[in-house]
Amino acid sequence: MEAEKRASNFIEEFIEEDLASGRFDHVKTRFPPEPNGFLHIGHVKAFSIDFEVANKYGGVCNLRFDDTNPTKEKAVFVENIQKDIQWMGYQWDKLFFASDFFDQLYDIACGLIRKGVAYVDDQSAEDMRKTRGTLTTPGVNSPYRERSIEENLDLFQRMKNGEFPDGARVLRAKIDMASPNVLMRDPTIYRILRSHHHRTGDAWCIYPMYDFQHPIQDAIEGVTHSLCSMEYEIHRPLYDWMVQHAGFPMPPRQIEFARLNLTRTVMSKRLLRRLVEEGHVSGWDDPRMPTLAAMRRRGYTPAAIKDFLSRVGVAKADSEVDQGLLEFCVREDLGSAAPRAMAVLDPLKITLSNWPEDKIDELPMENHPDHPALGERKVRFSKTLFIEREDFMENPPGKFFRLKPDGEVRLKGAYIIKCEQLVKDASGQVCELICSVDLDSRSGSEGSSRKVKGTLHWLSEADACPIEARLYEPILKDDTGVEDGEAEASDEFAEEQAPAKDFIDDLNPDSIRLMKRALAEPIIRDAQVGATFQFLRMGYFTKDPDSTEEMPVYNRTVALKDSWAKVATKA
RNA sequence: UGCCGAAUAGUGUAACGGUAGCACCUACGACUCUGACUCGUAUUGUCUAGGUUCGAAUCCUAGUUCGGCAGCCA
Repeated sequence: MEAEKRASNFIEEFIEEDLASGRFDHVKTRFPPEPNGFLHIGHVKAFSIDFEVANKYGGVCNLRFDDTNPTKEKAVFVENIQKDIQWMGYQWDKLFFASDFFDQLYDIACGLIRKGVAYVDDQSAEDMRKTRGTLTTPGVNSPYRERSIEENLDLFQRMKNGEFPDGARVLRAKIDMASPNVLMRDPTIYRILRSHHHRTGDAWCIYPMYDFQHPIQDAIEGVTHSLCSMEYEIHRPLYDWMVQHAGFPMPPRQIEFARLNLTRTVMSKRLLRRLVEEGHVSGWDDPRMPTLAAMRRRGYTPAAIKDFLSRVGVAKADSEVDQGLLEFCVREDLGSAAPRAMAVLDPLKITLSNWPEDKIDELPMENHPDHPALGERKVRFSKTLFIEREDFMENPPGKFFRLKPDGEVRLKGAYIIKCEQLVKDASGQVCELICSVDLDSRSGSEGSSRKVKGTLHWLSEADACPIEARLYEPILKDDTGVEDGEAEASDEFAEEQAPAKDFIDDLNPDSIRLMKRALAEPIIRDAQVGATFQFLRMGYFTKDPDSTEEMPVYNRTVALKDSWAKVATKA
């Protein structure tokens, strides 16, 4: 339908223009990660756009690994990136590796030399930097710029043959050393680099640079729309130059959009790698990380992530999206799907004074309030129970609907109890409550119509299974913003360019909280790894791979919205 | 002080010369055997200054602020 086809952002508008003008008669995109780390939610935005746009216009999207820098790349990253994309529900058309095209790229580079638009430069990296000029002053031509085509061809071949040491020479595009766009000042397109490549091994000692490989590769694949983030906008003239001088008749169109930033987290591979390597997190899939692997482990769903991305939209302006929006989307998706069950994270013992010692009641409990089809399960009720420690206060502020001395609450799906007596330990802390039960108040019974304000989740001793629960907070402290600017920069280079402050200082010391004495229903204990429940009143939890037979481990995916917490904090 | 971009409620994003809307957040209220969910109500916005026009977030001019660019990284 017409409405279905209408552009929903500026990228799609451009594409529709191109389709209408006849510049292209189809759409082909590509997602081109470098396999040097795990994908994070920012990458998901990128490849979602690539895939969604292609799908919308009946085209396809390739997955291409831009593996042109063997010093940083690993096969393990290649595997995980594919897994992540598929987990999100996308399927690429062709799978390519830039390294599969090294021969072809080499030939095209030779073609550039023959055309007189590329040359071998013998200057050192330092001299090249000096002669490049600055942002406000033009550069000067290399003394090697006017070498003959024959000499360039010979030298380039000898570079390839390994006759020169690393760094001795580079191949450069001959463009304009005085260009106001520094990237156009004879950019390097091949360097000598002896490093074992995860796919080509030691077959090559020269590797193409991004500004050469990327546009050429797009053109080879027949990409029509090369979508990328804003920092490449300034590369576009170079992109177009390469495609044109390499002689491709149907140049792809590069379109840039703003990358995703989230509050209270970091979103660059460089910083994420530091977190992993310095041991601030347990790995790339530590549930506090913004990586897809971590989100999957934590219990985020592809549907929630897609919903989030669609709410964020696509634009060119820099922005930082509140992590709360992502959490909202996760709650919304899980809310209708996740079965409910009870777990007590920080147990407080309750003894019922008027409940017979050995009596056990089996109570029916709904698995989901909105979906009766999900059925019921039996929960046991006995003389000894546990409630959440924070659900009792000895001296509560006003509007506290939970248990307090002489107060009454309903235990969800069971009885109304009244707090009669406190038991304190040697340090004066309340360690047990003696309560009476209103025997007529059992849920569903005739006497159950009596209303009390609070309803608590609970567990009987008969049902309580030990589990470990892990609660998470954002990885950065509140009110700090980490400058993420030199996003993909290498460590060495970034240190020179931006020593600045160390983001490690902004790490949130409370980003993880382990509840090692938590208790849960048997259904929680017995679930499969990856299963998700709503622990009543406590949030959504997903079973972690760290779980053992003896000790199930649950990650809190996201807490429930808690309007009481806000009141309590303010008071 | 060069070049390339971007500025719309607290946040994100629409409006393509014709009533500035949507979502999240926030506040209040209703409902509630999850202080959840759901429902209702409300607050808050076009970077600045000029100009064109019957009419400007949109077009023009001049500013301001923010981001990116000087790897043999991608």
